[in-house]
Amino acid sequence: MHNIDTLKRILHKENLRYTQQRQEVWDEICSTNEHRDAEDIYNSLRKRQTNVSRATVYRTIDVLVKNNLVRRLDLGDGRSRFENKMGIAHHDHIVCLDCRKIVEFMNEEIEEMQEQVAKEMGFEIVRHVHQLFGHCLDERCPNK
Amino acid sequence: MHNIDTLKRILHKENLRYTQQRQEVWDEICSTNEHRDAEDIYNSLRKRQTNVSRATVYRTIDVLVKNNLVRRLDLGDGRSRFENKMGIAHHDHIVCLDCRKIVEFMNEEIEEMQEQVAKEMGFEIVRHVHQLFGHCLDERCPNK
DNA sequence: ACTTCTTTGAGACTCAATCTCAATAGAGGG
DNA sequence: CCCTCTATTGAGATTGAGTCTCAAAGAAGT
Repeated sequence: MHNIDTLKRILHKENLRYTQQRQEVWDEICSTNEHRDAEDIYNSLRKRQTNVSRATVYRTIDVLVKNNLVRRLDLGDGRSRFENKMGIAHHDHIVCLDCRKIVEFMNEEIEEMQEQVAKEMGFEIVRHVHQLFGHCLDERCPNK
Repeated sequence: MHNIDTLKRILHKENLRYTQQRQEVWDEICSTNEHRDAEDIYNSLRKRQTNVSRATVYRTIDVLVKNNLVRRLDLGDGRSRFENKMGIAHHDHIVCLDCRKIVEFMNEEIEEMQEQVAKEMGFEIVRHVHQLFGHCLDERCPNK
């Protein structure tokens, strides 16, 4: 399975050992496209009888984030969310303040303009955070 | 002084009492345009012999943020920064990863485009976070 | 199988922020 | 000006996400 090789490749590059626990964490993160926090991932692993400690979950996620296999999302509520980034195009997020739904968006013009702005201000951008918070118009959302 | 009336007005609106401590916190926040965290503000107060407890600093800031006198800035490093927002035009931030300098920017086109994007996705935006992280070209910055 | 060095797990620890609750102090009424 | 009624304050306890510690377990090369 290509997920195994991907993981082995980056672990080798980082001079880290390939272990069952690291594979389990990576598999779990690859299993959905939700935006889950470390505790969610830890619980999902336990639910399927896979015992990986919380410390190992955090440590493995750090390696994955550092190597661009996983993206860390900070929505300002005190815990990081994570999403699989393998072969996923860049995007930013819109969050519904009522139902906490997270939707992805991407706009090439905004991306270009922010590059332009940074250049004008004398900066070379490495990464950016662009998040929109508001109310979705979904019928099933509370406050409707 | 108009800062006193501003504070009194919002405290009255919120059915809260006007106290010396709340005034001190608000004065301290108004005294600079830096982006300081709660601990910085707490320490600045102590340095000028004004004893306001940490708890009161946090509680007061919450009221000020809720009433748009102060803006909360979450740069993803685990502590909130605050800036006086009274009569300050909207802007977003660029952060230098080397010297931690924080620079403000504002681009009307980006603002409009994000409104447009949200509309297309079926959202009404309430607030947004737009932060650029990178390297500044300032000579005095480390890594140059 | 042996050795070396990394990784793991359980729980201790950190740090920003929040909560608790007894003591203090606004604010209106008399 | 004092009294009463509440809200506020401060010191320290608590929370919660995330990190650290260190002895035991486990990769990986020989």
